[in-house]
Amino acid sequence: MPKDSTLADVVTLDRYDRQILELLQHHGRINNQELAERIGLSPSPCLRRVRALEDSGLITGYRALVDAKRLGHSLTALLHISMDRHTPERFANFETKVAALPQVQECLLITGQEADYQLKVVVHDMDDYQNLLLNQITRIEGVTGAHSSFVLRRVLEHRPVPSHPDTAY
Amino acid sequence: MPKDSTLADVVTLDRYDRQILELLQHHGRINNQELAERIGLSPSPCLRRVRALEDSGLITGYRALVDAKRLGHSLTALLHISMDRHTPERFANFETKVAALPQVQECLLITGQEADYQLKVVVHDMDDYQNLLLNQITRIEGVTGAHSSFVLRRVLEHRPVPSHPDTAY
DNA sequence: TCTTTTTTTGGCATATAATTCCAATATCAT
DNA sequence: ATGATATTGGAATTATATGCCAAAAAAAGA
Repeated sequence: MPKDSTLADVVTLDRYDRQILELLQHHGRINNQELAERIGLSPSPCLRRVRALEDSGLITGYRALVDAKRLGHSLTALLHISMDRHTPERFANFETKVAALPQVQECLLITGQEADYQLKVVVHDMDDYQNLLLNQITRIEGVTGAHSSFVLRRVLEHRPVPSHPDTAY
Repeated sequence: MPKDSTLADVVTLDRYDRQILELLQHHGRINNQELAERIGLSPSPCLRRVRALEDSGLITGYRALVDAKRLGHSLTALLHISMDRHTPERFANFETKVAALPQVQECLLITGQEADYQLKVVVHDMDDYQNLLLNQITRIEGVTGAHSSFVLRRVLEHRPVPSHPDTAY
């Protein structure tokens, strides 16, 4: 009989799995042969492990990263949104409306007296930002407040999730 | 003679390039044959375009996404940090120290009276968070304030950067 | 509009990589 | 130590990537 487990169980990983996760988080399109070589395993078990990590849901997908500025999106902003009432309907409606805006890169439901959501948005310039904010976001039902911060510089981004238990302090 | 251009020029893309960017931002590890088929081009020009997008710096890399919770990082927090003085040395030192913390997923220098930096961190639990905050982050020279928000739910994450000009409002 | 020039494509040949299978090895529990 | 279980490595096969070039398309010029 298998040990107690749920679908969302925290998995146990050995050094190979950790190395695979580490490498794929940096080089998501590395080929299996090179991945195998780098972790010190032959290609077939390496590929099996990658598939297992994908099938287990530990690896949830792969993404290409694109330079937003080169695409003409010079301005990135963090938007803190407050809602009037904290009902499921309000939230569901807000989330649907926000999901329809392509400028929204991220939407997090957060704790805090100052805001219920944090959005990360990319736009071409301040005019576009103003339009987005005034004509789209603040018009969503239930939105009572919005506070903007602008990203001056991306110091760190897309860093790998630590694949081993945090070390002691 | 080539037209005026700088390294960071905003590039012009046709529908194929846009489709490639769109698909690779969703399926970063799709193979070239399927990518070609999906955008309606044969494999060789498709691959040439992908390479061109990579070489031009528009595609800056590829990442595997991993489920932080499954790795035991149950708590994600947004940390707003204020600094005492806004000197390059202060900032450089802070950024170096923060880059050495594996729990830090993102660090943005932002505008706003309330904070200079926003960090996104992942930890196992509240105890770990407390340790990180009190023993690591607030001890960095120049840090005068820290305000925490916790991520209750990730509504939207890792969304593709729009690859065509924003539509009119 | 027609012609010339330039760019891009599609298909083929070749090189490289992924995938499957199984015997051999290593690991684990007793 | 011993048997049971899981994992590996290598070979054969299948699939994919890559480089090349003639043909098609697009752009520029007359």
